[in-house]
Amino acid sequence: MSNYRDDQIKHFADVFKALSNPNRLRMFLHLVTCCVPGTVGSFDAEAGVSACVGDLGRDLEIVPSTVSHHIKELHRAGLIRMERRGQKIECWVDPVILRGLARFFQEPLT
Amino acid sequence: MSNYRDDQIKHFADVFKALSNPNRLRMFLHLVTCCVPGTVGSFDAEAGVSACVGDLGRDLEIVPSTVSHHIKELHRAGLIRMERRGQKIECWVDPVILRGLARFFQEPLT
DNA sequence: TATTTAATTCGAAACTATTCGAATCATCGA
DNA sequence: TCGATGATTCGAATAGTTTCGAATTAAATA
Repeated sequence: MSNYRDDQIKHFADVFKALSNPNRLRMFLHLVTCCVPGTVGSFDAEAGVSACVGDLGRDLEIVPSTVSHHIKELHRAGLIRMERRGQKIECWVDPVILRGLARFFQEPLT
Repeated sequence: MSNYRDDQIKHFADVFKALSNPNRLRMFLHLVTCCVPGTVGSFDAEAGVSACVGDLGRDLEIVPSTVSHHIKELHRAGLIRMERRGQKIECWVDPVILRGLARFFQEPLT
């Protein structure tokens, strides 16, 4: 943890910025909950486990344009993946991202 | 991870906000590096392992008023502890905080 | 007590984030 | 092709962040 390079610092600062807004963190956690192990195709919209932009807005009571903005931020920070499926755009969290973040805080203690 | 309460969400969002500025993240990592296991009294200023406000500014090339501001933010978010020792104010990271953050990202994978 | 060193507070300038509604674009199904 | 549904973009209002230098407060020491 001691010798993080400048661009690594910036990257993680950017990730934490994406998680620093309560609505975005709520969205991220919602995606983690409903989509892990969330690789492409693992979610099942028919069974009710969906994670499209509209569902996020309904579940968390955020208007579509705001959801869209926050989704873009989470995606830009590399925290979520997106894929259009017809009219809807499905979102999910790559578990690799979660492991990387856990390790960030674990390393100095090991 | 699924059922975080609203105040928990807000708390973690606040923690991530504190880590979302590159300079603050740099300061935090610097403290983690030099002060773990960093409980009160475990740091040794005489041996060169110091973490006072001034040292942080010198090491990371940030002016005192800015360091002070960022330290306050990290402290407010509960990420660091502070204690005056004469003229200097020593800062350190409580390992419990690091474990809590690691667990935040680990839970959904276990 | 006067000086030095350490840290904070304050005010200001520039910049960035949050949120919304209206307008627009994309896709599906009748 | 037209209407409905899902999502994005845009513009704007409001609020918050980052950083600095100057002034101030706190503590040690000569």
